[in-house]
Amino acid sequence: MPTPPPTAGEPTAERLLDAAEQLFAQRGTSVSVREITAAADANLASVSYHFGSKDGLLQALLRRRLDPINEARLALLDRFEAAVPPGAAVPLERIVEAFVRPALDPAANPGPHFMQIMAHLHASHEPVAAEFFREVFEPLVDRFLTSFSAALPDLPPARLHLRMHLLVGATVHALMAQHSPKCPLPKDLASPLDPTDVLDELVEFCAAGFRHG
Amino acid sequence: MPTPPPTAGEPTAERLLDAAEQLFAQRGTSVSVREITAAADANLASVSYHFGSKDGLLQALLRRRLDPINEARLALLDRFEAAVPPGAAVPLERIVEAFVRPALDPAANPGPHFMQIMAHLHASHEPVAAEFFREVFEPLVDRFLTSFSAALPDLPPARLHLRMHLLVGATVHALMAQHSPKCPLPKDLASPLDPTDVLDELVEFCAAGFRHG
DNA sequence: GGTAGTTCTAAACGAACGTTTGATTTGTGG
DNA sequence: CCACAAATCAAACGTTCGTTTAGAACTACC
Repeated sequence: MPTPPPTAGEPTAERLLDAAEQLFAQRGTSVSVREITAAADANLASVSYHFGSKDGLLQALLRRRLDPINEARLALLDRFEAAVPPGAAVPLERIVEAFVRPALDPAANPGPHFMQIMAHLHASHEPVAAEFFREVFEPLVDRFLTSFSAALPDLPPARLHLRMHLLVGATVHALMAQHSPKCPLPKDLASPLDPTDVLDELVEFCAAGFRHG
Repeated sequence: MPTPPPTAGEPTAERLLDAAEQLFAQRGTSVSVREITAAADANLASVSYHFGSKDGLLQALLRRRLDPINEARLALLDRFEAAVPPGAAVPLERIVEAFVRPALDPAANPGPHFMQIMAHLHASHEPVAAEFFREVFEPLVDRFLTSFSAALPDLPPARLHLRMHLLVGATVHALMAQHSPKCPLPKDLASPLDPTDVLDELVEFCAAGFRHG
């Protein structure tokens, strides 16, 4: 027996999640259920059976990766806030880091696939995305906005809010650009940055952007 | 006669481009040809007739808006470089502005629709997007990379390249967030920024990010 | 006023999609 | 060994999709 399925031993639901994550990242959420089940060595009907629908599979896939990341973001921000004297502001670099590191850190990283799906969904108009994003990210952004606001008390809320959007955009784009052949790169760029340098660049870039003016 | 089509008088090809731009922006490029032709008050076959295919319509739609924007970007960068003494570096704010203003400036702006399509395509995996983006943006990024490189001569190319990606990500996201109900906004944010303030914020944010370290 | 070329129209085509169905297999506790 | 539930399976369903087709309508020009 050569290799029965690509990922044998795991239960079917897990194999479907793994296969869908890889295929959605490579070719978008328009990949057919037939292709997913073929890659997972499962029956066509198994998606409906285990997740109710293709959307159900997508949501389960997202929550599997996103919940731990967002928990880590909040925990890291708590740690940084506990490390400064009461009433003092957390350095902007630390707030940005708390937001960025759990998504980029190779140590606890779900791999390059997941964030490509996030970027794809974020710019997409799938009906499932809007409600899902609100539900998952609303408490997170509220928490980070108050921290940023404490660190930049004189910045009008509308401007702070826009800068938070810029942080999200830069983060999503950085993650995607690292693993996507999309953008026109200089072809002779022989030494791409390792993930640690990318994280440093992103933190410093956005912290400087937040602090300007 | 109440209002024969939504946009009468224009030739069919233009009506198709207009309708497709609006629908693609609102609901993504998966909007059906049937819906586009219905909105343009045209026959189903008119897309194939005038543009060869749905992809042809999309590419024509993109070039109609993108070519003028990219020409304006290069012209603006030329102007800023001509305004400094020979050998001197252009301020980072001006390089960023040359990249950002033609896409955001309400004066010459194609409206909110187009940039949402760009964001959507950028994160999508449609086969048409990759080659199209390379073709359209390669000379542009080469030009801007040399300007940035002249302004930051000590920055390693890999880091400069990443920061350029962060600029693109922040720009795309800022444009999208302004006109999309996607992200979880604070609900009580009664006074959104006008486009001029958004452009200022984006320029200052990214210039500071480029300059850091 | 006919005629050639462009544009429009209604209808149909074949393919691909997500989901459902009903039977069959598998696994487990009595 | 049997019964019962969970899981898998092949097959089909109905819908929607982009594109094609053949002919009608319109335009401009000689």
